[in-house]
Amino acid sequence: MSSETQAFVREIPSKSEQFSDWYTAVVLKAELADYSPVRGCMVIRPYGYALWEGIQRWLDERFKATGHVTAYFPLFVPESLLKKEAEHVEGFAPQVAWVTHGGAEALAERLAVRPTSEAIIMPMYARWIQSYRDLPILLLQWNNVVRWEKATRLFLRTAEFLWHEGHTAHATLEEADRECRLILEIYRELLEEVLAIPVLVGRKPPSEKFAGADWTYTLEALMPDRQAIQAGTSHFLGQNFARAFGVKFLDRDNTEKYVWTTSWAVTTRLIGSLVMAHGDDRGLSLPPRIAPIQVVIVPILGKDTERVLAAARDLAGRLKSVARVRLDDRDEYTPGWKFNDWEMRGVPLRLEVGPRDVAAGQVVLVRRPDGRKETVAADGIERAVAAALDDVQRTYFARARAFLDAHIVAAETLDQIEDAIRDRRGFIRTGWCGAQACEDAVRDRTGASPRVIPLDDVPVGSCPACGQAATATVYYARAY
RNA sequence: CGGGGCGUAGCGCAGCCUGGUAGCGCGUCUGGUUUGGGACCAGAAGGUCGGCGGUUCAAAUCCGCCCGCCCCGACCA
Repeated sequence: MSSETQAFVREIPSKSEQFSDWYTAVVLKAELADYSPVRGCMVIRPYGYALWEGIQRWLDERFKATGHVTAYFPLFVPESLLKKEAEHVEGFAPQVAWVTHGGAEALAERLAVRPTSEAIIMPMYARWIQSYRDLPILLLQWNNVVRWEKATRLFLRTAEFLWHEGHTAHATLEEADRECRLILEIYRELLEEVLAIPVLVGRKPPSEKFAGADWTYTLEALMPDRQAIQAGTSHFLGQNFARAFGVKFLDRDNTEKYVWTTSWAVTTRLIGSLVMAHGDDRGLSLPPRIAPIQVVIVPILGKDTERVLAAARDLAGRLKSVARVRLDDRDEYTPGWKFNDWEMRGVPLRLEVGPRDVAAGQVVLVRRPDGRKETVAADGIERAVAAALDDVQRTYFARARAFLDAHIVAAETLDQIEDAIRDRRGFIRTGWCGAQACEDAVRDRTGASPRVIPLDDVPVGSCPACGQAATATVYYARAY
């Protein structure tokens, strides 16, 4: 390669040296998203949207299998409704976009563009729920929400984003909490087994819970820059919204009770996490289970073009049953160009088929994570590809798991926490007495926030701020 | 929101300091030769220099205001 060619190839900054620039370049060059004429709002391009569709398909199947149904509620929330739950409105007020006019006429009541939909869904639940026989309600919607963010980054924080929001209503506290945990487990499976991103699973401390919730469950992942990212949340809303919106039912014991509600979500931010978690200096790297294209076939044309193309088409046809496959038979690019292009787009496997291969009845199989090449027989390619896809999926998860494990460190004193955060060690595990003042002491000293208290926590040691016995284990980190 | 940087052809950039007919590489188009890690030759097209205003005979260039994006930090379910 000439130095000029290398300069041309080096359009993606170094992931280890310029992480933020690298991230932006990969999102743009892989054509996942683009900037839009609207400040703070992004365009999700087809390849990026295909990732979202993959997440949607997988989750939709799980949600349906667990008895959930999909609906749709309005984009707008009348101001009076948004204000009904005091803590809720206080939490979202700074980020709400308001509609004040319809055409030229001022509206009698302002309309919030939903930052989340509890306030427009609860009045409907009040209408629909009369009896314990009407429960549970297990609804979700796939939609967009708007939060007027001051600083934005592609996928990670935008003024408008896509998500699903689940909203369930139950007769008992226990059932509602079980729902929260069921969803949490579905999210964990999505993150770890589909996206190959290992997570810490647990509860948020009170300071970090959803505005209006009694408690919030969360999944926290660690990105390569050692910053934590919230990958999904499941909120136990108690009876807060039921009381605010008068959602009551007549129970078996013939007394009127408020319902217990939950809400939960994952967003298109997951796509940003996916990019950061697995990408490298060649660009995007996608785990096979989420990759829109799992196998790309690159025929080496020039000699025996017809025979090579026929062999490539035959391969593509046979692989359709085991993988999402793309035959790149474009004549205008050389094989080398295509190799780089598909690597930049993160396709997990590449099959090269040239005249030599056709003559020998073989193909060259190349893995994206490490560039490893092997020659495999064209007969039985289905099995080889299926096995390689599984292998690549496991490789990505094992790598990410090792990274997470290597970046969880224990600390017992404020000094240790401060040092560990400053050195970007990742998640800092420490004790906590439960006092807000002690949490604030850690925040003020380190700039980190408490991300998660593990499920089934067995607290050990003492609170680094006050020295009293710990009542919880907390993982601190800097966060997105 | 604070600090720093950037905005010139589809993309990446030079030109600005020191005002005087807007350039380079890649890409695109046409024709030909090529094709196992970003091919080559020849020809061609492509620009409100982010926007508005000011200074000047003359502004991409100097001055003011605004908009957008990036990086660092703060803030933030």
